[in-house]
Amino acid sequence: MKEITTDKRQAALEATLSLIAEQGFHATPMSQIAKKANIGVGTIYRYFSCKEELINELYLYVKQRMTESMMRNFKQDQSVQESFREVLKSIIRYAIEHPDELSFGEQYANSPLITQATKEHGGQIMEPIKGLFCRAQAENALKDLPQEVLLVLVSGAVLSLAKLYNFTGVPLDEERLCMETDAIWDMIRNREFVSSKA
Amino acid sequence: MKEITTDKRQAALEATLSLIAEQGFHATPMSQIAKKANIGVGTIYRYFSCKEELINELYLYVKQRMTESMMRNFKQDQSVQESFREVLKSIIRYAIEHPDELSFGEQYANSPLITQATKEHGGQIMEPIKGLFCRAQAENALKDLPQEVLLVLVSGAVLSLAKLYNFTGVPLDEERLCMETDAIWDMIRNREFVSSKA
Amino acid sequence: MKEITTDKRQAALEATLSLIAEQGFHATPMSQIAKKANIGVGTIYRYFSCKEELINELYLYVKQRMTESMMRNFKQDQSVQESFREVLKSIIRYAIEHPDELSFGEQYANSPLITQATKEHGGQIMEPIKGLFCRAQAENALKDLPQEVLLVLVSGAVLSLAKLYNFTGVPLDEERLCMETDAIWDMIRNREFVSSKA
Amino acid sequence: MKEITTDKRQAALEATLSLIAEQGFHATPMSQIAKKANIGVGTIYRYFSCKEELINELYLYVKQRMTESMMRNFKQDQSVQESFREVLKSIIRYAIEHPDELSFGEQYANSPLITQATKEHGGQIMEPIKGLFCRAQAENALKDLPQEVLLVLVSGAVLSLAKLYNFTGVPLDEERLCMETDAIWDMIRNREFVSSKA
DNA sequence: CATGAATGAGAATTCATTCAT
DNA sequence: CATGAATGAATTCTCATTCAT
Repeated sequence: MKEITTDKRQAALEATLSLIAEQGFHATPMSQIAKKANIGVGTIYRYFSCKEELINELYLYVKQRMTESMMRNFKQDQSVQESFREVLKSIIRYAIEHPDELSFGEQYANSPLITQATKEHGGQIMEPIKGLFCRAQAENALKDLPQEVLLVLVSGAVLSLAKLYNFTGVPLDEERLCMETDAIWDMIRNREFVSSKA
Repeated sequence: MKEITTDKRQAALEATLSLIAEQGFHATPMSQIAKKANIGVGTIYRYFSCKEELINELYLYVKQRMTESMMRNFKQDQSVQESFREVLKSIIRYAIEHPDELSFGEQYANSPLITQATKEHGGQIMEPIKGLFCRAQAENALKDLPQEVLLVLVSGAVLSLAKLYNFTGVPLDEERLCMETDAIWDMIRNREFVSSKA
Repeated sequence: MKEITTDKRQAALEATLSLIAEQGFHATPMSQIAKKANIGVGTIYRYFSCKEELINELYLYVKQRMTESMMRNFKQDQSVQESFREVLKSIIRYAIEHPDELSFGEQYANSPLITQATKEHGGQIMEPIKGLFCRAQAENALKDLPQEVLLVLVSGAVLSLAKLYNFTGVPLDEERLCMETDAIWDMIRNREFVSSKA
Repeated sequence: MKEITTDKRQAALEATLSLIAEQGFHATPMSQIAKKANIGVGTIYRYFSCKEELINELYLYVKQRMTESMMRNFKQDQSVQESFREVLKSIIRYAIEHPDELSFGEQYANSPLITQATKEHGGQIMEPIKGLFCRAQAENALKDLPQEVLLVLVSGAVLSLAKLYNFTGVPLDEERLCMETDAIWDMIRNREFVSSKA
């Protein structure tokens, strides 16, 4: 009758996310997760075979939510540079609105706890950007470096920046944000290429 | 004979570094560290009061080594851009030669295990760059963004790149490395400023 | 339609028997029993108040089936020795045809899990033999030892033999089986008494 | 200095034996074993990798003690029948003096908890009797049945009898014990063979 | 009646830390 | 100083049992 117990699986994931983000995986007992999720310890094991599976599933869950969010703010009718800027902005915004997910991602993207299988299944958060990069390369707008290098440079910079926002608590200033995303754009754009904006 | 104690302390740190880099902190028992360091478990406790202190000390130890390494390849008689490029290159080289330290740094820089006190005491790896940034700002070579933003953008990009090198195992190619560091430079340099090199 | 409930009860008992015989009581979860019996876990609790009651009821169930089987091959018109031999043979045959029951009996006859009450209610498997023993004693055919001692010697020997058959998988050979049962008979028969057969 | 902590391993085995004999393996938590043995829970794990290994080692420990005891009361300068009787008597006496070991043996000799490897390594308790059987067969004193059958008949009967003694608490009566062992001897002896005693 | 999702008490096991040698 | 056997608190995970559907 009531939807209170909507989804125990999701409750477990959310509880794990927030607890792990601030305490770390191993400092977070299953009992604490259960309590925070308002479910029994045993219930967690109905949805995840063990604690490691729980965190791997959480990894996928977070990845998917980030990616979905990025896709939403994606418009096709803009110049490459503008699209790029919008994507970065939405990453920043998302990270600020979901600091736990960023923190979780930073700590566990390179952790031995996340299996190779999970990483591969999850793909890169930056996946949606790839299409944009192809378009940009077709327009000869990018530097002559392998796409994966460009991707890594951009994601490193933008996530780093997002972390800074979260850490310092500086409120978003649209103008400054533009400068920052443009800076990142400068990193990968072909110097000879005259951007439509510049 | 006097150096023996230092040796044991360092042996513990090194053993911890390599084990933690591949297994994670909590999957690495003190007994395993002791075995790898060829010392007794109890001996570790003569140098570190507990496991947490051990990892915090390791954090400082790694930070210091990275910073020292960066300082070594630092020449004052170069243009800002060239100095910058050299610094980035030495970071990359160092990371490739010491993958464990990079992996450790990535995983624990944001971990709740590293106390705030340690982070502050340790300062930023990028500390030596700050002087360079001041010089560059005096020359009006940098974008008009807060220094900490520029720092964060650069460190995010370069560490990300280093990780890529480690992960793919691509051998260093001096020419490509230059393109990459220049790209990072483009991110922070003032567009209007005509670099001495360009 | 009326028999359905009996069916579920029996299905639970049979599933328990086969699972416990090979895994042991505590390595056999109720959920596994339910699955094997093709009923719900909760259903088991409609027939047995708890797991311990289940195994105690199983004990009685098995005992009864063994006893019934022994009674079937019982003819009154034979000499004591021949009757005795027939009884032992039918025990052996039964054990070979129902290895799970033998295995179960062996493991739980002495287990603290089977309550004293159950053991008493169940009586001895050898119960039907008792009448035979009385007849034999009346004929002065048995050794001058307490009946319970004779009973214990016979049951120990015959069950041990049955286990050997089950374990080695040797097929039944009527002639050898006669020699074996006669050996057991020799154990309890009065040496001075001249058997009708010999 | 003090021998109080003589042997923690043995203390664990003895504690396990007495607890398991009366409660069963799964009703006996490691914590209870540790308490009874006056050692820490963790200490048990220094000597046994897991609870299953503990019980398997206990099985071997008990087997060895039983066998050793049987060997002690073994004199070569007796007739086959007398030797046989002495062996059986010493089994009975041992079982009465060590009811826990008998109870343990009965419950776990056929348990899935005892691995095949352990059973094989442990050999049969009756092993020492085998030599005696060979001697007896050479003298044509035994029935024409496979040795393993004779062995199984004897061990089944004698252990069953020992259990009866333990259960009823009847004190040992030398004369009755002789009648009982002779009865068992009658089971395997060649009827045609004129025993040296009879 | 039948079901099986949910529960949490309880068990096995690990591992940081101590301390007698 | 160095050691590692001993310890037990803490954690993960299982599973008998309940109860809403």
